[in-house]
Amino acid sequence: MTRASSTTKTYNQDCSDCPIRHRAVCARCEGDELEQLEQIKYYRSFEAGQTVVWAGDSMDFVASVVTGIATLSQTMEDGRRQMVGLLLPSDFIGRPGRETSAYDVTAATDTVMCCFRRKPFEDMMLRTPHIGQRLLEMTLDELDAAREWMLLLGRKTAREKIASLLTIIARRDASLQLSMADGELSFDLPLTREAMSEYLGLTLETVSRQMSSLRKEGLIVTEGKRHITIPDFDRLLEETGDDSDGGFLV
Amino acid sequence: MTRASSTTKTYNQDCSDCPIRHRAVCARCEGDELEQLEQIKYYRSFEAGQTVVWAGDSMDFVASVVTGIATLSQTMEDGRRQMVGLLLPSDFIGRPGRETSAYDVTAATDTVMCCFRRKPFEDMMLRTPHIGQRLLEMTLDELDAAREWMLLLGRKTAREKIASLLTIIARRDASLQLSMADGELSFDLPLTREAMSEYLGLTLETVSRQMSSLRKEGLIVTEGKRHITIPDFDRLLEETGDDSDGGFLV
DNA sequence: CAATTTCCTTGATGTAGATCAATCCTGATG
DNA sequence: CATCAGGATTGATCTACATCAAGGAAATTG
Repeated sequence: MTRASSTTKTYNQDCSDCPIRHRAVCARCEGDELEQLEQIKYYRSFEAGQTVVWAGDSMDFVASVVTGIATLSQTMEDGRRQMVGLLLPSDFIGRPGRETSAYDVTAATDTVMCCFRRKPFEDMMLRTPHIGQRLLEMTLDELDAAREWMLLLGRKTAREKIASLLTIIARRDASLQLSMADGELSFDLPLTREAMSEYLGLTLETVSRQMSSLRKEGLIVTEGKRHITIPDFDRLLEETGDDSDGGFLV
Repeated sequence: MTRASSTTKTYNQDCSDCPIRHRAVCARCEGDELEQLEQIKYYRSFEAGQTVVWAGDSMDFVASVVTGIATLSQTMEDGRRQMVGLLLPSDFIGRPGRETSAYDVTAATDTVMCCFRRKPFEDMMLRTPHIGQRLLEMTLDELDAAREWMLLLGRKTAREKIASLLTIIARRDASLQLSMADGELSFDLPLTREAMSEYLGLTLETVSRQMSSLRKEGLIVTEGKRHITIPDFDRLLEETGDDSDGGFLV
């Protein structure tokens, strides 16, 4: 369906069929500007588990996730790891004006990224205010997400953390694909138990136990290790500890 | 020395002596633009502990902290609270394009804010690209800070959390005031134990115990409840769990 | 200058989640 | 089809931090 699982690098493909257009930087670009973006753009593919860049490595591009899921993580000297970013299709990677990555960037699933060479991209930003505006919007959204995440890390119980993560993934996936019928909803979990534990600030054992517990109570149904069905989304929402206003897709 | 502890509201003061200029939105404004900012600007003062806005309340301004410290917090239904933002002088409050506050905004100390009426400010952003650019820079910095904070919340021990908070405050204060001589360094802690606990995702009892423990080990010296002296900054840094590269002010 | 209030400290005890250690799937490989 | 490897699960035990509870110090008030 898409070129998600291909591993060929492809340069300068036409942007018009590029799935990132609905949200990412080039969404409002036209004519000349699209032309310019084409010049500095190329695609890269990564397999699940592959590292894109390590924290501290130089990074001469910014990028947008096309398909798949990438993560940002920080590592402490003794190996403790915390995920600090979860990037779904259309999310932006990299910081204009920064030459090295501050985080480990990893492909959680097979992933395709649309990269823009950094220097010319920065130049273009100066000439094209709406790219900066778009970036500001996206950054503010990420900041809000980070703050939600901080509440989760600082104050939620293990069970609430798991329930929250499942609803977050379900919601974000929902806008893209996902099968759903009358409140029942299912999707493929794109993270290993270990990645989940890094997201949530838990150990993978605790993640596993809480998943089992939710399964036993019928809040989720699993098929294989990764496919999840949520029979009653609202019931799971009640386990997140969040305000239960807002309907399905807030 | 400044108007920090005054409680009078003052409108349309001259921006030229405004302490926010070194970092905040108007840093690069000139002539006309400064003129326009003057038109939509006013000062507000808050006493320590006072709430600026509650989460969900409408907020018709954006602002910059002039003096004092403000915090952003989230509250769960059952009262669990997590601080998600710590705003020092020159930091920006509010989100262009958002009509209600997503967080509780509280003055941690006596605080003066320089407010801009939101609508005209947004209009001005569209006309004046460098304001947006400035805002993007600041938002990216905040996002980095949030991610550092996530590592703290998700993976650090109580002791590491306390040490980290002390170094964060010391560092940020350092650029503004603070007395320091050969690696010794002292400052007034602008947060109650409770506020510290909300920052760190701990209880205030744990904060108190860890402070006592650092005191007993000579890593910090206290005078009264709030004044802290750090006799050897590097030794405290070692307790944070962070990479110990970078010198004093990285 | 008592009395209150606010903030902080310290102790005793409980518990959620970490740690250590087997075992179990499921799909890949020779 | 036996072996293996990389997840995932589950159990037994430990411990860091939370919770509950009782003071204590310093500022604030009548």
